[in-house]
Amino acid sequence: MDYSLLSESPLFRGLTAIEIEKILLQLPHRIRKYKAGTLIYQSGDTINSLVIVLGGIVKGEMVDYAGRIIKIEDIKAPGALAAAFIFGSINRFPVNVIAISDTDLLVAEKSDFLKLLKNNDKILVNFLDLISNRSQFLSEKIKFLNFKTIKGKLAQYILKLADDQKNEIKLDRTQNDLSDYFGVARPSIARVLKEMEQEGYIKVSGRNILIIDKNALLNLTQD
Amino acid sequence: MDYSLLSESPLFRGLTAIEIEKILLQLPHRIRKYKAGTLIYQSGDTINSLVIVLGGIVKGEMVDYAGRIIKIEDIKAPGALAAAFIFGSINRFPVNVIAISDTDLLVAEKSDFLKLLKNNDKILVNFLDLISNRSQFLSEKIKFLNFKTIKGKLAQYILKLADDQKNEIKLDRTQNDLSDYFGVARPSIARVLKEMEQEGYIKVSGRNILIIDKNALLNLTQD
DNA sequence: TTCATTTTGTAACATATGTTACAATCTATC
DNA sequence: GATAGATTGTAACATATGTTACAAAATGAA
Repeated sequence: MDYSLLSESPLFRGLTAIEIEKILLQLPHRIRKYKAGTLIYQSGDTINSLVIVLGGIVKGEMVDYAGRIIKIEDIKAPGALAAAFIFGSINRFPVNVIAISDTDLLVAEKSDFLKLLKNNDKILVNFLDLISNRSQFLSEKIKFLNFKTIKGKLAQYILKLADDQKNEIKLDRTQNDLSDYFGVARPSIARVLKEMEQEGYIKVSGRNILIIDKNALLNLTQD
Repeated sequence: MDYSLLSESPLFRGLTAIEIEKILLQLPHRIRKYKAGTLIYQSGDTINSLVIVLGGIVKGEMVDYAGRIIKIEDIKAPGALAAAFIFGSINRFPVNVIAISDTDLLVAEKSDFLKLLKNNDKILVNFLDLISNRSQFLSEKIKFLNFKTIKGKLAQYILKLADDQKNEIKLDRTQNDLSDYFGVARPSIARVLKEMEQEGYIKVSGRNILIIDKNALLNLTQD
C-alpha cells in the first residue's frame, strides 16, 4: 500500500514519510478498496473509526426528505472522512459517501486512534486543527447562508474571488453549480448578474466579470 | 475563587471536584472579572487562550456589515468561549462577547492548555467531544437554514417541539424571536401559521399549537 | 384594577425569487 | 469544421416573503 501521499494530509502534516511509516506500524488499521460508484457509507451509519482516503476521490451527498440529492463536497486523497463526527455525541455519517473513482480507504478504530493522539503531539495538534477548521468553515458557511438576497451572496462571492486586489475575475463555477451552492434557481443567477451590470457595478461577459464599483458590491454584502 | 461549578462543564465532565482542583494547580491560569454590560472581546480579537465562564452569563453578538446586531447565543457558567477557535487557522473571535451579568472568566494560555490535553486523558476526550459537538451543531443549523420556505422551517420547528409524541405544543419563543431565528419577517410567521391552520394541519390559539395532521407537517419539511 | 408595554393578528401593497420554456453561445470530440 | 451537449441569456408569469401600518389581545407592574 502506498502511504506516500499521507505527508500532504492535514492529519500528518509536518511529519516525514519515515515518521508516518513508524506511526502506521503502531496504529492498527485496515485498508478497504472500493470500485468507482460504490456506496461506501450511508447517511446514518455509525462512525467509530478514523477514515482517511488514501487514493481516489469520494463525494458526500445529502439526501433530503423528499429523496432529492444535494451534493455536499468532494474529498480526495489524502483527506479524512467525517473527522468531526468521530468524537462528540452524534457518531453517525451525516451524508452518503460514494466513491467517484476507484478508492482506497485507511480505517482505524477510534480507540486506537485515541491512543495515537495521546502519544504523538504533532498528530494531536493536527487533529485539533483539523476539526477546529471544520467548525470555522461551517461558521463561514452559515454567515454566507444568512445573506438574504442573491445579490448579496453574489457580491460576497465575487469579492472573495477578487481577493481584495484584482478587479477582474473569472467565475470558478458554472451558473448551475452556483445556483446549487447558493440554494437558488439557476436563471436567478443570470438575472441578478444582469441587474448588477445594469446598475453599473460590474461588467459581465460570459464567466468573466470586471468589477467597476467595488464599494457598491461591498454595500450589497450589507443586506 | 469558586471552581465548584466546573464539574458540570463539558470540559471537566466526569472529574471530581478534587481532581479539578489538582488540574487547576498544574494549569497556569488567571481570573478576569467583568461588570455587567462590559464588552469582553471584540469580533476579530485574537484568540490564544482557553476561556471558561466561571460565573455569570455572556452573550455572543454578530455585527453585520450594516452595523446591525444579531444575537448568536448566550453562554453561561460553566461554558467555554469560542473553544472551536483556539486551534485551527482562524484564531479570532467571530463575535462580540459581552457580559450580560457580572462575570468571572478563567483564562489559560493555549500552550499550557495543550500540555493539559496531553497529560489528562479525560480532558482530552472531553475537549475533542466539545469541539466535535460544535461542528455537529453547526451542521444541523445549516440543514435548517437550507429549508427554503417558512412553512418548512416552522413545520420542522413544531415537530421538534412535539418530540415525536405529543400532538399539542406551546411555542417556546415569541413570533419576534422566531422571526430572528429563522431570519424572516415577523408578520410572515403569523401569516404562515394562519395558512397552516387554514390548510387543516394545525390548530393555533396564541402560542399553543395542536397538531392535527402530522404527516402533512412532515411533508412540509420536504421542501 | 388600571395602565403601559409587549405580543399577536391582519391587511394592502411592493419586491425578490421561482418556474418554465426556449434561444443563443460556448466547448469538446469526432 | 461539423455536430452534440453543456452553458448562458432571456422572457412571461406565479408565488413567497418583505414592508408598513394598525388594531386586538395578552402580559406585567404599580
